[in-house]
Amino acid sequence: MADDLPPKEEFSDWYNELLFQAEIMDVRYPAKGVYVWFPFGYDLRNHVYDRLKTLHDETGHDEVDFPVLIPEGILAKEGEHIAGFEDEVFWVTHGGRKELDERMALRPTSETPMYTMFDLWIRSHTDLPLKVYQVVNIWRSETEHTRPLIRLREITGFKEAHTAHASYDEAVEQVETALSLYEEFYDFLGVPYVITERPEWDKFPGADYTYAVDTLMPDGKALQIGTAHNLGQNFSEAFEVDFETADGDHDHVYQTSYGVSERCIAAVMGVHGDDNGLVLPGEIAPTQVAVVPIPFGDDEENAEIMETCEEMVEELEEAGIRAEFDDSDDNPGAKYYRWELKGTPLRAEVGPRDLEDGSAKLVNRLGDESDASFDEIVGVVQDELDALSDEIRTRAADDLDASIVECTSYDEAKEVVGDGFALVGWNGDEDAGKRIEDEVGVDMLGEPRGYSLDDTEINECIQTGEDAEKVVLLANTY
RNA sequence: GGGAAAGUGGGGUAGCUUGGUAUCCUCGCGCGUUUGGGACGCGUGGACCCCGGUUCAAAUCCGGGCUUUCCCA
Repeated sequence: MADDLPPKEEFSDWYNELLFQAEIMDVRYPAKGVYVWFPFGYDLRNHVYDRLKTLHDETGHDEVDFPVLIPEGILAKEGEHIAGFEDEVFWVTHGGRKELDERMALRPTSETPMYTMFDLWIRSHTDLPLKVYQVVNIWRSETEHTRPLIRLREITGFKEAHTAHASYDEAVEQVETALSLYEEFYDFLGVPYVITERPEWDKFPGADYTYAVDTLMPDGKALQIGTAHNLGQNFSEAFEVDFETADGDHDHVYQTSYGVSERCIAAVMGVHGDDNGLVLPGEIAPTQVAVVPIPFGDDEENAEIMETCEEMVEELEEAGIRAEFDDSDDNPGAKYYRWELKGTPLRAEVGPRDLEDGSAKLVNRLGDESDASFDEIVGVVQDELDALSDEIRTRAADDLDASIVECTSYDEAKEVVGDGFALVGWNGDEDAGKRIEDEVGVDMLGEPRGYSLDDTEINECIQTGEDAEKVVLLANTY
């Protein structure tokens, strides 16, 4: 027996073991909060990020790459921003043995270096809107307990987009565009989400307002998997990013920024995975079909089986399907377990019986079987991949829907946040809001899109008993 | 922010109280027999987190560090 995976109910153990056993990340690098991507994990990551990048490319964003080092003077230009990050910035203080004249930060995020250059790039309204993005590593000195993909000191896959516009309305609209881009991205991954406007005390340092995308992990905690900020003119004033308007006046640009990190991979693991390992939609699975020979015949028959497998893989690959022929020495059963651990959507078995029938036995990651005649293998595989993606997508969406529960008392809310989101009434007052967080012992995510007071049975603020201004989600968070 | 536990071959562990030859499972490699849900035989490879202290002798005792995991705020 190979190493057993703990059951998914023991989420922490399951998660850590799965990262290692499925060869996503190696956590054995000897420094806190920094981890190593295995080849398989990086392959998975690339399929996910290819889609994310394409979505940006298709919506008018240009890809750029800014330096990881930020001179202190630049990082400190916007007051709220530096105040929000100064406790977790890593500093480079020396070049060799010589102390630097000005220390430099390892970027915790790239607003400040980018807007330094925006000042040079933007002169006229014809330069607007400017929309760029990059996928880079960023650094934050997390003191709390770090976790691969989720809470890191080096975030290796930070997709950050930054835009500049000629009017506030355009910036507002851009935030909406960003959110629908993230909706499309997470729909693609089959990861269900709620979008909320973060309360005033939890918005991005330097933003006018912040929207966040959250999903629910199996341990009942919300995982923030995307944010979008309207920065207004807060940064453009500090960085003097101004432009000449169409009628000859001057104005500071209106800005937005929005980001997604490798937490999106953690979400895929947590949302879809099961006791046997990863469950991946075909769109992102490094291997979409594993072809497993069952050499259980005589020599001549076995040779034919191997040949059939090879031809099948070749045919699938020609059709653009990522297929792999598993001709390793293990028994078929051992191969099944390994491919399931890695979330492979489909496997095709070819043995004596199948040769006789002229078809392969297809088994999807959820255990559903079907037959595919050798003649029609490509079409059937394509259909089965699509069907599986639909199925796990629907399953996940239903789970999330079921986990959002209206609550009108603290007792109810406390019980609900053990494994989901509590939806409660709030009068909109900050003191009352923080009090709600303390009483339930959770974070207020904010008002969720798609829910309004009128659609609920909720009328009163859970804290004050006054008329509620809005409904908000409460949850334990990562 | 506060507390607890733990670091032994690639992975999981026994040994530590009472200092002296490091256990078992898994894994890797070679050869052979196997193969419809985690095969078997034979051979073989591989470890005491780091620094310092005590001692004839340290995986074991003491101090410091690093790392990890868990719990509470």
